[in-house]
Amino acid sequence: MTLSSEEQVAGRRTPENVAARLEQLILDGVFRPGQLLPSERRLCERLKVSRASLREGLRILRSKQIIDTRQGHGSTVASLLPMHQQSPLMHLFNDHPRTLFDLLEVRALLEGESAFLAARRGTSMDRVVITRRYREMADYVEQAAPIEVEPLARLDHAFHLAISQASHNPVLVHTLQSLTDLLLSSVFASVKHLYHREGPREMINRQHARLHDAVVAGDAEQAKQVALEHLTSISELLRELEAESERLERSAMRIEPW
Amino acid sequence: MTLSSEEQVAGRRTPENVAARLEQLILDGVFRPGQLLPSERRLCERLKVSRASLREGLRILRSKQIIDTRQGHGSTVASLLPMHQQSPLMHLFNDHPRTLFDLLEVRALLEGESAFLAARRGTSMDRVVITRRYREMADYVEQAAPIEVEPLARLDHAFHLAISQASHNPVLVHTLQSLTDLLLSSVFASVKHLYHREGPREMINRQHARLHDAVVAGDAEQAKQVALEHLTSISELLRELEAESERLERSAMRIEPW
DNA sequence: TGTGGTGCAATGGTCAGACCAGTAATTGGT
DNA sequence: ACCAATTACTGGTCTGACCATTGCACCACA
Repeated sequence: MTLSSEEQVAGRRTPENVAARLEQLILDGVFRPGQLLPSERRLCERLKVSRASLREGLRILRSKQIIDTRQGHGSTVASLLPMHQQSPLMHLFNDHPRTLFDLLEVRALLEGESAFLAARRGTSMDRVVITRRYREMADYVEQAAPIEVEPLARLDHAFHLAISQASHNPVLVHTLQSLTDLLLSSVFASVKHLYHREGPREMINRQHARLHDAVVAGDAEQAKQVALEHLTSISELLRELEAESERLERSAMRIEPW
Repeated sequence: MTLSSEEQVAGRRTPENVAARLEQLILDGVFRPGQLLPSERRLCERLKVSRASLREGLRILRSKQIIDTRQGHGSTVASLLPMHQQSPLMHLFNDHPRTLFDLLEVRALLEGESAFLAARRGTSMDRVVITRRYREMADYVEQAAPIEVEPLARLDHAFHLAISQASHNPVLVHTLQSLTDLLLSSVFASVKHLYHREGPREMINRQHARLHDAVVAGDAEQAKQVALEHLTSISELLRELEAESERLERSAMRIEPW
């Protein structure tokens, strides 16, 4: 049998390859720990292999304790891998809110390197995905309808994730992922406010556009620079927001824990 | 479905059971190490299972290194049963050697920033601690007595930890810490070899000295630069070590014990 | 209104038979 | 005696079907 060019890219149709591809997807953060991955029949279509081969592939991952399978339910990614998943850092945040800006500092560093490597190492396929993610986000913002924050945040996240994946460094992807999760879980409310305002939103949009262009153009230095600026301005915007809410709080005499 | 009494004795028709039964047969000496066991089709009849289930069972034994399979030839019982049980994390690194260098790449980035911030933000107290850690390590290396690896590794780690703590960014400290733990747990053996050799050890010592001087002098750019060089050369040394051990493995060839 | 059963659809688990792809011994010709 | 083609194995993959368990939506009953 002859393989189509697309299938050649996808890899050979052997259980080892199936396991490798799935493991890579998990490593890349496409399938996350605890998540229920698609049914065997769906994975067959997606990976272009028979169910028998797919099942042998899953068997490999199962024996490596990477997934857990229950009949009638499905296969879930084991929560063993996630070196950072349940981060002890959460406690830090509860005790010292200032840590937020420390986090943004580290994240800027990683996003910068991520953009740099993406511009340098990204394949044409990577660039297509990045552009697609960018367009999805840009299209959503440009539509006249009232902007919903949650979907936009998801698109935003998908865009940055695509860039980090193009760096082809799974450790970087995971570290970044865990920091982003940490950020969102701690200050999602603030991010919400950021998206709601005209000024910040447009600034973010412009930075996203420049970031996309630099990465796709392969300009590594420029990409890193834009990514750093992006995170820096987000940090500044959050600082302003914080100062403002403090003023409001003081004047309104409100005590609201968040 | 109702199983006949014979099948109840033989066990249920699941791949896990197939693997267990075959393993027992090997343990009982029915199939001996090095021996070619019956073809899959014959085993199907004998174990009363379909070929798909049998193959999944064989897949289990293969992942446990109990058998070895070659297309067009058959499956042979492996020479010795693997009594050593390694951590699932090691598994990941064994199958994806590149991940190690991805990790080092990220760690270099963080160590660089850590040194940079330490030089810029470090208090006089921080510098005192850093210098003390450095001296403890340097003194240990300079003493004539034969160098023990474990204590040295601990002193080394303490030195880097002191620097990261001087950055006054807890997120950076924690992220770096977890990455270092991951590194040591996966390639401690390699690191051991690094310390054991005269050349690499002296290079590392010189870099540590320069790193210490730059941080204490408050030269942020220089500190970052030295930290990056430090991690880069560690990465290169590990690469060389890897290549070398591969050469040794190849030249040693097989000495078959039967 | 709530609650417990019941049916249905989706999931993983197993099966049978066919064909593809490598291996190695056999065979036949030179 | 040698070498190439044949051939009868081996494991590897695919297809489509059916079984067993799960979870959820639905509905009758209290």
